[in-house]
Amino acid sequence: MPRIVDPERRRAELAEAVWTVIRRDGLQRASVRNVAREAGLSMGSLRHYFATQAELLCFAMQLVGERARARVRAIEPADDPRETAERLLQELVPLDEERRAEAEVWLAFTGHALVDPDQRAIHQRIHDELNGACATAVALLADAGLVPGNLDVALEAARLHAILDGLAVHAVMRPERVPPSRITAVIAHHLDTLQASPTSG
Amino acid sequence: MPRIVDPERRRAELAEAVWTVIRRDGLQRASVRNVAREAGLSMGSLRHYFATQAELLCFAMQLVGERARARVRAIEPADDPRETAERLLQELVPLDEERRAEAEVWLAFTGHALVDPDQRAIHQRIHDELNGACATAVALLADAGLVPGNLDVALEAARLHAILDGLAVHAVMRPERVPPSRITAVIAHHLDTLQASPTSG
DNA sequence: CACATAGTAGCACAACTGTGCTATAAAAGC
DNA sequence: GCTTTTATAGCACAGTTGTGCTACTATGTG
Repeated sequence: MPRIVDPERRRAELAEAVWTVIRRDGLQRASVRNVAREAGLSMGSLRHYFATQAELLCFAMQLVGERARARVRAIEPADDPRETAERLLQELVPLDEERRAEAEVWLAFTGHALVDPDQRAIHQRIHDELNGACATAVALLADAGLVPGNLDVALEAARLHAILDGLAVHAVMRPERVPPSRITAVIAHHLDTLQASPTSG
Repeated sequence: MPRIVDPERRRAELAEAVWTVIRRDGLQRASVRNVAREAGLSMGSLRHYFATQAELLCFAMQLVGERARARVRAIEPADDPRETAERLLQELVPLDEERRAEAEVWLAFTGHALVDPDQRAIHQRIHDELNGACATAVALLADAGLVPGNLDVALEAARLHAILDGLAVHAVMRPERVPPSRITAVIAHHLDTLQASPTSG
């Protein structure tokens, strides 16, 4: 009995079932059978939407990027560039359950993307987008003159990006030691030091 | 025909076979069979050293920590505390093939440690050691008066730790964009800003 | 109504997995 | 020299996996 639903919406539902399985049992257990069961579907049904497991997993992986991208796009700039930059960065770290889910799934895929060319390509594209967002945040401060003029934007973007991804991993792996308040504190402190930094290079 | 070798050395060899398989084919493919084949051993033989697959993988995981720990212990303090701190931090990022191998394996395990209690425990212990090393590096500068006195050591350690782990992930996933020179540059720059940072707490 | 299509289900098969079990050869201990 | 231990090998079995394939059902189209 076909359910009349937008096929893309259905694919997203399946991808979310992948997320659920990954978060509960790990990427290793994200088999076609387990995902289908999680989604309340048969194997054959699932394969009507995704011809192969690789396709399913890649889609689930890309969904992480799309969700974050949508959040970033929805940001409304504040009067203060510093405030805008902070909001932007906070969308990219696991501060609530939604972002936490993304971070966990992303981390699981990252470990595997090392040896899977398709997943690696997706990973690199999103990595570059993330780096671009960091560069944007730095540029926001720079353009507002809140930061020394001789500052190396690319280098600062690399440092900021490392902080974001490092914080995400730490928040996921050690939630008691790195709670959301700690994440925001580190980011805020880092922006403080950026604004206060003297000439250095 | 038993080979007369130190059993612990043999276990380390098997663990390195695990590393090789993980780096080439991924953690998912680190089956007892594949690891045994990689080590040139039979399944039964391998299981003489590791009763279960879980034991094998946990040992391989802990070996990452031991290798890094040994390198850190072997550091000879320089005259300049800043130099010492920099050397310490550089032992914990993938600057050469050895550290790169550790980083890749560690990343693969990290993704899975989320859902495996035993692996998670190992991960958290090493995470805390790493954080301690970062705190040590910050304290080195602080004790030498190279850094403002009111600096929050724990917060700075968290930030530095995030940078190290973030850089490691980036170096592994995007080696062209984050080569060793970039890693050292970011670390050096970060220490520069630490030393130059004004009061901000 | 007839017919094509999209959605769902299930089977079959070959491949791979972890582990329990037994067997055998070499070394160590005495 | 005899025995115990260590190291190696291999088989068997039940379970899981990805995917090719067929079949059924409801919806849409003419």
